[in-house]
Amino acid sequence: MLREQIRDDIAKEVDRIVGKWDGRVEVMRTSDAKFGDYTTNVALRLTPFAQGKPLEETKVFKISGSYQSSLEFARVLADRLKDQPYVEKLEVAGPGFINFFIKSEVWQKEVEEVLKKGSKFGSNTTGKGKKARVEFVSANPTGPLHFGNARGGPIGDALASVLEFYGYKVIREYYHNDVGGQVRKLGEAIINVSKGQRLEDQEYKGEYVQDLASNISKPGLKVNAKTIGDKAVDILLEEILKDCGAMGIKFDEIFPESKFIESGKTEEAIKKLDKKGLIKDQEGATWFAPNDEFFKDRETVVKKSDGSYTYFANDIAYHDLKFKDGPDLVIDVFGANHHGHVPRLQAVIGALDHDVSKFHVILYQWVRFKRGGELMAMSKRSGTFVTAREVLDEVGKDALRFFILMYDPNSDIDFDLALAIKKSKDNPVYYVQYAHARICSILSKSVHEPGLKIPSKPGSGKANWQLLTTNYELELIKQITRLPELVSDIGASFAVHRLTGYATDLADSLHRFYENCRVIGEKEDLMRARIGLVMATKTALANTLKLLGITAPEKM
RNA sequence: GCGCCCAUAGUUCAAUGGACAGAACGUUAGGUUCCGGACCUAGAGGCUAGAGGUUCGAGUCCUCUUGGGCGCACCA
Repeated sequence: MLREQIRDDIAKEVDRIVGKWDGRVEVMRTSDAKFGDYTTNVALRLTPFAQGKPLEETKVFKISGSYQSSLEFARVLADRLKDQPYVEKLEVAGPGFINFFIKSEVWQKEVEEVLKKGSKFGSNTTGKGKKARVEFVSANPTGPLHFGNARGGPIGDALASVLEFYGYKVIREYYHNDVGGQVRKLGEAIINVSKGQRLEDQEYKGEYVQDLASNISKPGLKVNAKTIGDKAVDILLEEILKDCGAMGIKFDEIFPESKFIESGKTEEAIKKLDKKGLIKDQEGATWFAPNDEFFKDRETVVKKSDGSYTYFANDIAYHDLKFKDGPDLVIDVFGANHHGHVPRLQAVIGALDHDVSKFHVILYQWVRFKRGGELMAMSKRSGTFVTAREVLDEVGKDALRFFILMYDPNSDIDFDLALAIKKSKDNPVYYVQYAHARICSILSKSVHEPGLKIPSKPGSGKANWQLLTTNYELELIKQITRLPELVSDIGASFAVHRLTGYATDLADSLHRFYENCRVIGEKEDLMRARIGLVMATKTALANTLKLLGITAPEKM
């Protein structure tokens, strides 16, 4: 990757000038073409030169004794880098940025690289041989999957895909909370309703309770709340997984909470903690009590005084299992209402001698929904929620996934279904998909050009890429080549929502290219090069959409 | 009371501490007898909720204020 090449070259020169520097050299794309293609702020980083501070306090001065400012240091550094083969010119600008203008021919050659890599373009091998686990959705099975829980679906799924592109072997997993009072309560509600009680008087008031009542609770049959609840929860899990499937999500493994109790894994995990002296008995119950300042007043019950295990206890066993086969990365995607749970999990993972630094939690904020301009919290108990299925039926998988993945998980979503349906045609996903369809149209037409062989396989196309000289073409190449950089960044930051922005940028560049550069009908050399460029764009776009789990249509 | 998250164009969202805060939609004015007009070009639109602070440099970090969401169970 060119960016890494530049980074290495800068780092080498920096080391030569100031001796070993342990800071990270940052090379990034510029915000404006007038700043070139890449920029580095390393000179600013290396000379924390503050006005009013004596020169002697600056790092570079200490080392070399000669540079007085970031600007001056940048000039010296730039002078040593200006002869790199990919450099067209270097500029030192502002307070001390070094701006890299890359030779056109370097960009032009990239097209061939993209075609060669094909469906692998954008991927890297950083995580090669490493294992990652991503748990997401894990919705409470006491009701249908609502749009709030559903948010974790595309986030977790797309993240898993990116990690695969990053080289990891990834397991997508789902935790099924089929245990506890909630299941019995759901069973009670179902039984009550089937006996003719009013829905709105029940603990769970959603209409699905009515449906479940007519499905499983036959009058006259001997029933208890637990068995009915169990049955209901199984049905609901099936429905939830079906909804996930409709969103394009498939799990590799489902872990029912009950299995951890039945198999003795929960007991085992608690014993492990007990051996370390982190368990204590108090008021008839068993508590997780680490000797930690943080946990002083927030010790947690793992075994209730009635002898049953808490959710947390089973989660301890689950996380112990997650770390058992030595994964390199364990990610939980949770709704933000579980944030209080996170420090406890971290404490437990550490206590079980697992490497906490490999454990990451992505919290997404709750989706609130608006009805008639009024905000309501989604709640299964009160029965006020929009199901994932409803939204899916109205806007479809692609728009739904794009919509969710546009957001930083940390931001709240206020969702108005009526507005979303009305505005679904405005969803940027169509802007992106249209670009792909347009490309396919050009490519299928180009097949009919007499005397022009269109390479059917990536890599088999050769052309004189140096004919791609307009700003539209170069701009497009520069967008295409951002994908591997982005995948690399997301592999470390987990910020999957950046992919949607990238997809829009790339589509934008394609549309502008299309308006200004003809492909079919140009002289053969140029046509061939432009077809290659269009194919490379298709590759980048299709790979991006695949990571997002969104279809790349040939026609719209 | 304690803790976590959020506040950015009319709207929906972006912006690893970097340069003049960007897109899309909407809006105003234009565009291709030619590869798909679900497109393109140009314009208007912002004290980044408010006040301090740190920094060469703050939407981003720190403190406080305001307004919202969420969590602090022998629930899951």
